[in-house]
Order: sequence, then structure tokens, then C-alpha cells
Amino acid sequence: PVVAVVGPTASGKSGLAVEVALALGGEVFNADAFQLYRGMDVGTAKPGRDVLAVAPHKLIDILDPAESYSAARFRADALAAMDEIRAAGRIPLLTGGTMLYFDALQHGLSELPSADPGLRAELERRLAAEGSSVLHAELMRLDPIAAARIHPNDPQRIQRALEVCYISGRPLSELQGRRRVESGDYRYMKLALIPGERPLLHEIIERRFRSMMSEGFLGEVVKLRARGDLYGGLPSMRAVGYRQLWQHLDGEFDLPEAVRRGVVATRRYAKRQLTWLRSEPDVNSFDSYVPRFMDDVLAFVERSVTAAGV
RNA sequence: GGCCAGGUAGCUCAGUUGGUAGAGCAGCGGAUUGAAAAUCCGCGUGUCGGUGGUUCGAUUCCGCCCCUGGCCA
Repeated sequence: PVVAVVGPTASGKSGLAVEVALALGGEVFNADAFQLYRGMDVGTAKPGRDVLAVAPHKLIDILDPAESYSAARFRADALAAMDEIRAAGRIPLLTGGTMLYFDALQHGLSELPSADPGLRAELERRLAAEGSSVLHAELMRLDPIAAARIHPNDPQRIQRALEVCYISGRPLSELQGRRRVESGDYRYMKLALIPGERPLLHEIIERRFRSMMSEGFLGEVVKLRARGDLYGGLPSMRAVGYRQLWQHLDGEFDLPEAVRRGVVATRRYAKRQLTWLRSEPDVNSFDSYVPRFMDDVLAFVERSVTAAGV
């Protein structure tokens, strides 16, 4: 079994995961697309040194912010991490809010060519020059099924679909037919933290963003900029909060406005996570904002894991 | 206390020569296969401050009241 702690941002996943890990003798691995990056700590609410000393996490600080990553790499890394944890006789414990990664881990991915930076740059140029509807029309010729599914205004998916067609010579829709699920012998016990009241989630999101600011979030972004090789278009620098503070440092708006926009972006992110969660089957939901929730969860987890015969 | 300007969506405002109203932002719902904290799609959510009057019909016109801001006492 794998215990998976999922939920929207600021719902209390990290704290719960650590508690469960300690109670169960489990080991945590991260499923958050940005806690993977070194030097992105405050803004990703990464567990602190003190926490990591007690409960070490896998898949944290494994990337440089200049690197890009992918759902496929996450799947491979996560499977390796789970194997190691299990080999050590412990229970793997996933925590993180990147639902695409969690989905890729559970359900696998089709066999598709990986990203090609040169081709992407070329498509990027064409998108800027010709517009997404021209490229969408081109996709319509190469892969009408994918084109029908992808909206003409969705440059990222048009780009990816064309990339796959060019590299493989086959339509994306054909290759996506079947997902490859190997090492499917893990069973996920899903704990979802669903805030009962949306306004309370919003309040906590805002409070947390402001406390990140007082813990040196801006300084962190300043430091990343000072490297000189990073830029706003990088996947890592498009993360919520980082993006808005970067734009502020570019002079696009003042700091209070950057904070306001960062909070808005966080709320929207949480909403998208909740949308994923609603379609997730077999989840055991808890509201982390109610008292004594931790005891309920721990009791539940222990019961379930013993029942599973561990 | 007097005069003036306002009171319309969560916020900032537009508008109706009288036929129960619409923008931006915020919000809500959805999609999601190697960038996903990304990218994209859809949706106005409203006692038009209150109360009387005129009218077939008032958010709109008139009276009174309440609230906010400014000026004068």
C-alpha cells in the first residue's frame, strides 16, 4: 500500500503526511512539481530543515530551477522512490498537490516521445508569428481527432500535439490510445483534505502568502534572479508567487499589487486542484480545518493499513 | 443645521429620454497524457439605499427618510 495525502494548497497536507509517517513508520516522498527545485523553499512551503531531520523526504531538491521536468520523469522517479522505501520495509507516503503527477503515477502514461527543446523553440516562434489558429489548422490536417479535442486558443496543447506528430510521424490521438501501467502493484490509500468552507480556505491562503512574504519570499526571488541565467518564461519561474514577484521586480507593478495577484493565483490554483479531486475515485475525505481532525485521520489510517495486512 | 455630489453585482463603475440592468476585476463550474503552481473552455452571481406618490408599468420622475463624501455655518 501507498498512503497518498492530497488536497488543495494550504490544506495542511505536509503536516499530516509527517504525522502519519511518524505514526506508521512510513517515509514521505514529494509529489509537488515545485518542491523538486533547489532554492525554491519559502514560496513552495517546503518542509523546513527541522522537519526533514525528523522525517526525511524523497524527491525534494532534486532539480535546479533552470531545468524542466515532466510528468513522465516524475512517474519514474516516484516509482523508484516507492521501491526503495518498500525495500527498506517502510510504507511509502505520497504528499503533494500536483494532480497531473499523481494521475500519471496511478494510471500511467501513453508511450509518447518526450519534449524536444529545439522543436519547441521553433513552434514557439511560429506561435508568436502566425498565431495559434494557424497551428491549430495544421494540427487539423495531421491529427483531426486531437485537433477536435484541443481548443484553438490552447497554444500549449497545440504545440505538444504537433511536436508528437513531427517526431513520431504518427497522430498524437493514435499514440494516446493506451496508457502503460507497469509496477501497478501499488495500491493507493487516498486521503484527501477537502476544506469544508471555501471562504476559510481563501482566508488561510491569504494569511499564508503574507507570512511567506515576511519569511523572505521576495528575497528568495531576488536571489534566483541574481544568478542571471534564469528568466520569467522558465517553468520553475512560472510558479504561483514566483511569477508575480518576478514581474514586480521587472517593474510591472508595485509590491502590494504583486501580493494581491499572488494570492489570487493561489486561490485559482486551489480551485483547479479541487476540480481534479472531485473526479478522483475512492478518496477518503477529511476537513483539516476542524478540531481533532488529526486524531480521526490517524485512527482511520491505522485501521486501514492493519486491515490491508501490513 | 444648510447647500452640493453620490448610494446599482463581492469591489470599482457604466446605464436605462419610464418596459425589472452590464463592463472590468474578483468569484464559481469544467477540461487536463513528457511545461501542470502550466495552459485553456464555460457561467452575471442583483430587493438598482428605504419608504410613500404619479403611472398600465418606477431602478429611472416627484416627496420624505437613512447612509457616505465635500463645502458652508
